This record gives sequence, structure tokens and C-alpha cells, in this order.
Amino acid sequence: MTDFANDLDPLFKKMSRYVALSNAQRQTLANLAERAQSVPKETTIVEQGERCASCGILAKGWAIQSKSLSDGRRQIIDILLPGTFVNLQATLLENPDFSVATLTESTVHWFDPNRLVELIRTDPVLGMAVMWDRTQEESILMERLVSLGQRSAKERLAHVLIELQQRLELRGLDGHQKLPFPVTQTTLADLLGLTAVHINRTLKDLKRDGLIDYGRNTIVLQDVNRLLRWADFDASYLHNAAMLERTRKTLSAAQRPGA
Amino acid sequence: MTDFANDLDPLFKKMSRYVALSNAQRQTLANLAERAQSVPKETTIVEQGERCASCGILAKGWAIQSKSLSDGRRQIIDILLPGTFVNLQATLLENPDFSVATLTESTVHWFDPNRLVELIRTDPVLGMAVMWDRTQEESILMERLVSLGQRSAKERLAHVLIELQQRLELRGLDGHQKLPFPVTQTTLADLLGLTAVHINRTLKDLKRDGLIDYGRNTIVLQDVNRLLRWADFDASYLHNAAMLERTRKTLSAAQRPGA
DNA sequence: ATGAAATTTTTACCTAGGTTAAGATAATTT
DNA sequence: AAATTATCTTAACCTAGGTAAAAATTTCAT
Repeated sequence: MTDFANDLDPLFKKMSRYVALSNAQRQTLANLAERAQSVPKETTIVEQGERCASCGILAKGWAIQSKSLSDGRRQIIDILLPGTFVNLQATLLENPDFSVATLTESTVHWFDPNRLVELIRTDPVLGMAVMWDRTQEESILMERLVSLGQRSAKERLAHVLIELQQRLELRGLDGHQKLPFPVTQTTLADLLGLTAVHINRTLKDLKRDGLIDYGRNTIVLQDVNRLLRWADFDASYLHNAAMLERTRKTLSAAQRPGA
Repeated sequence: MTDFANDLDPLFKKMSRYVALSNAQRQTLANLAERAQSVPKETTIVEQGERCASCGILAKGWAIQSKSLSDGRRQIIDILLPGTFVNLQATLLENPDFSVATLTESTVHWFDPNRLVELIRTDPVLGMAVMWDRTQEESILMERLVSLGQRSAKERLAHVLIELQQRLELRGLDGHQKLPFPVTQTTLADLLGLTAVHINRTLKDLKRDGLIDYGRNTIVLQDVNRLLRWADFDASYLHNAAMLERTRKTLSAAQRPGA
């Protein structure tokens, strides 16, 4: 089994943080999928309250996971990047309590939840790696809760931009500060619990300060150091040793600059 | 192995939703613990960033899980009720990215994370039950995110009060609407992303409307139906079939009342 | 290319909830 | 029981971010 480029490379790269994946284990993960589905952009693939008895892997594309209230307000729980498990809740429930919709054209590999349960029996180490991945996702949720509960609009925005950049990076998708960014300002608003108008004001603000630049579907993190400080960004919650080290260095290198 | 009252009954009751626990399995869970620790109230048992290589079960008492920013702001992630796993993250990391502190005098049963990994190998069904429990906790997190991002102060407060009541209930701890409530207004504020002053205003408001009554360490849900509607409470996220059914009934019984 | 639909930007105005501070109650300590 | 400390309550005032509406850009469908 050679090691050529694979749809699931972002997943493998991400999971490699937890266990050194053998080729056999990569194969096992790849074989989890029963059918690969190509999904157009802006399509709901899991709908809150509707039956959806499959788990998936978002192999290509970006998506959002959200919850809606009966009056139409919605909160985006997280942005799902390539190499993310989708609807693992299906091991427990047939009717998810959240929705998932693609932002871009995507590929989703679907599988029966029982295969995951089975995996945990047959390859507990790999099973644990999946659990650890969920632990990581949970930490992202917790940090988002901190943002919504405590941080100002500017801090929230700076924080989530760095987060996305780092999450892409640990999937091997983008090493630098120019992000492909298929996320509208309205989407960003629903993610951060703000209005689109205020997102616009705040983006402009960050741009004026030289912290970011942005345009059609791109964001450039112009000054990562100052962003890190602005957002009081502590990478611990991403559970990535390398990033922690780098962030620490970055922060100590730039001693006392302030906003 | 007889079935007499046990420290871990709330845990067993809660987990019974997922699997019919045999006495042997109850024993297995009880044997996870290596040492039971009695902890005074208002004591930090897990500290963000500090080494803590054990998992625990909060058997008795209430606690809070929180994250702090470097400038002292803190966000309470969740209130931990009796029968809750603590720091399962330790299976992955030695330095948790959150803190846990008791609210009341508590008993914590500590165990080595490896015993949990081992459990998943030796009794996969029980292992899955633990995973399902985490799935449930994650759903609570998601719903809190919806609250902080979308709901008004009044809605947040009403929502979290019902949630706590139902979470107690599914541990067999309190069937009714009078809650023992070792939670200060400041704590509530840090949980809901509001200030203590505004919590006070909002509590007064709910009291004036006859929705709740409150006093020294107690809250009484006076009118659960109207609270449910006020909060737009959808119990799905608690993953409890019985509650869903009851909430549905309650809501349909009270056709068109409005605030 | 052209018209319709989304998205982004800007302006003017408003309100939910924050801030500060001080007094009232209750719980703890000595 | 007096004194200290924490919690709760109230009031006066303020601001971050919401609302509404319209113009400027882009994108998309025909």
C-alpha cells in the first residue's frame, strides 16, 4: 500500500497528532466509507430533527454546523474544514440536534455508525484517536463559548481568524496567512453571535489597523503577532504541541507592543 | 451483588439511558475509582494549564468547569452535577485547558485515564456508554452556544433553569420544580455571559412575571409551561426520550398562551 | 450581455445590557 | 454579639452592538 496523495490526507495529517498512523490504519479509515457523495455548495446534508442515520467524513470542502431556533435565529456552532468527522452523534441518535450544510462544493464519505463502533473494538488505538479528535473539537467549542461570553467583537473576530488559520495548517492545507475564505460576513455573524453590519464594521476596523486585509473570499492575516495579542490567543485548546511552541515564541519575541 | 444505594446512583441513572447497566457493569464503573476524595466547597480540583493527569467522577456535590482569560475574565463552560465525569480530556492531555472547582462540598472518585482506555477494550458496550455520555455533554455545550449567541438575557436565564432542572431529574436527583441551588448570581452571570447586576434584574423580572420564585440557594420554577415557551425550550439536546415526550405534551396542552 | 439576486458598505438612530457605586441582607469569623 | 466579608439589590448613567434602510458592488442565471 503506497502512500500516494489521498482525499483523506487532511484527516490523516490531523489525526497523526494523536497516533502514528500506519498505512494499514490509513486504509482502515479509508475503508470506513461506504459511499462518497459529491455535494454542491450551500446544500444541507444533515438536518436538525430529521432522520440522518449515517456518519460522514467531510473529505473536501468547507461546511457549517448550526442550530436553529423556532423563530429562525440560528447559531453556527462551528465551521467544518476538510478532514472532519460529521454527525458522529449518529452512533447514539437517529435525529441529530443540529444541521450541517456545505459552504463550498464538497465530498462527503458516508458510513454506518456501527462501523465506527466496530472500529473501536477491532483497533482500539485508532478508536481512541477518533475519540481524541472529538476531544479536540470539544475544546474548540469551549473556546468559542469563551468568545461569545466574554470577548468583544474585535477580539472574537481576530480570535476566530487565527483559529481557522491554525486549524487549516494542522491539516496541511495552508501554511501561511492568506486564507481561502468561502465565508460571507453573514455567516461570520451567525458564528460569532453578532450582526452582519457589525462584522463589517469590525473587519474594516481590523483592516484600518493593518491587522488583516480582506477581499472577495480571501482574508490575509497581515500582522499575526499583533492579532495574537489582540485576541489574547492561547493555542492550548488546539492541542497541538508544535503550534503552542511557535505561538509562545511569537509572543515572547514581540515583547511590549500593545494595540 | 445486591443493588443497594450507592454514591454513584446519579451516574448509573444517567447512564442507564444508553445501556441497561448490569450489576457487573455498575461494579466495573465503581471499580474504576482508585481513591475517593472529599473536597470542601469552593475548591479548585482541576486547574487550567496545570498538570492534572487523572480523570474523575463527581459523585456528590456541584461544581463548575470554566476557562479564564489572562486578564481575569472567566467563562463558565458548564455546571457539573452529581454523577458527572471530570477531566476525561486527561486520556489525551496532561494539562487541561479548563478548570474545575467545586461549588458545594463534594466527593470525587479519581482514576487513571488508562483505566478508561482499558475499559473501552474490555467492555466496549460500557465504553460506548461513556462516549454517548460525552456526546450528550457536547450537545449541552452546543445549546449553551446558541444561548450566548442568540438568546436575550431573559431567555438565557429561563432556558438554563429548565435545563438544570431536567438534568437533575434524569439523574434521579429532583423530580420537581424546586431546585437546591448552590449557585450565586455572579456564577450565573459568568455562565450566561452577562453581568451579576443584569442577572439580578432579570431574575426579578422572571419573579414579577410569576415564572419563578427564588431565595437563599433555592429556585422554584413556578410556571414551567410558560418558562418552556419563554425559553423556546426544545429538550432534544438532552437526548432523553421521556423528557422529549413530556415536554411535547406540556407544550401542546398549553395551546396559545404567549407572554 | 443583461437583469435579478446576494453580498457588502454606509448612515442614522436606538436599546439591551454594561459600569460604577452605594446601601441592604445575610453569612462567617472572632 | 460584634465585626468582617460576601451576596444581593437598586439607581444613575453609558456604550457596544443592534436595527432599519438604502446605495454600491458582485455574482449568477438567462
